[in-house]
Amino acid sequence: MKVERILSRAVPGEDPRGTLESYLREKGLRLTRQREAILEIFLAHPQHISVEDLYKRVRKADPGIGFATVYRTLKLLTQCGLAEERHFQGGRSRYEPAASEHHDHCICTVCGKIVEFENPTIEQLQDEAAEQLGFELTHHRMELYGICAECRQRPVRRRR
Amino acid sequence: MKVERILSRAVPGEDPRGTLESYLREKGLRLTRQREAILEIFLAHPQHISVEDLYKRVRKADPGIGFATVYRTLKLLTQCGLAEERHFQGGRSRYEPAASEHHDHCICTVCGKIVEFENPTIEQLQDEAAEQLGFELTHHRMELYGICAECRQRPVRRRR
DNA sequence: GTAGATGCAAAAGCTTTGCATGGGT
DNA sequence: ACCCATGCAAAGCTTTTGCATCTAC
Repeated sequence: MKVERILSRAVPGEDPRGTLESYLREKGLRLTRQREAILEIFLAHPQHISVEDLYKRVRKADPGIGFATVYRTLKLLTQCGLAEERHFQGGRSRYEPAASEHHDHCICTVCGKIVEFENPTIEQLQDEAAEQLGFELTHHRMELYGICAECRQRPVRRRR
Repeated sequence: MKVERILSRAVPGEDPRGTLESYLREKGLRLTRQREAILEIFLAHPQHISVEDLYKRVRKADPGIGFATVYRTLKLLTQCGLAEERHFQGGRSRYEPAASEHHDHCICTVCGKIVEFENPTIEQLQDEAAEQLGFELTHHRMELYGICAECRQRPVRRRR
């Protein structure tokens, strides 16, 4: 089982910037200073950034950018396949760069750490389970919640 | 694998109403007309009711009840272990009667049907996966999304 | 030059909270 | 009688939308 993702998300032979540009051109949309900045900062961030967090970082780089633009651009990135929206416990949206491979999440309920993993055996069983229920599986969501090794050793830690 | 839950949620030898009463007494809280009504309607509903839907049903039975009371009572039911909060795709909260056994969900992306199931083999593998990541697993969430048999036969169907 | 994008603020959902009043115990 | 619970409305949060202005093409 592969337990942690490689942090660089670049799909070999395909660059995200190019993907965005093609998508924009195809749809008759425009590549703006703001979209470039948001994409860059979004990709630079390791994982699962919240909209608010991304907004703050983007603001630091370019103080003129508004909240609405960040939201609009994240929707755009989602549409062109560069970003994926997540809804972990708590309700507010987080986005992560679209991975070339599917993965699931393991989340520490103490410090909030999120580790990505994949497990083909489980995937296989999920397919089978869905089939038995009469479903043709399109996608799934699996989140494991627990306490990470660090937090078990050092119990008092603030939530990220 | 058990594929569908029994719709009656009564845990043998334990009645929900009694559980609520005990909890209220213990905490010095009160059993009101509204709480009785909300509990009853909540338990009568098969599964995964949204707050709004519950509110509407409760209103029909007792038009004086306010939205805030429904929210407050659902929190109360969650605290005393009678209800569980879910956040499926889309963001708004749904509640379901606390099951005596853990289960996961399989959701039709066309008609919105939700089927509950459990799969001990997957559970076991989840435990192992978390352990390999250094986590002590406390709980998890697994949702399978796909198209149910009905919807595959009869493609055009509105979302519930 | 034109259609799309932006920033701001207002609006829109969903959920929670404050407060005067009502009601269990 | 004492407090807790309620209903209403207002406030909180996150996300979306309207609109005048700006800008990439």
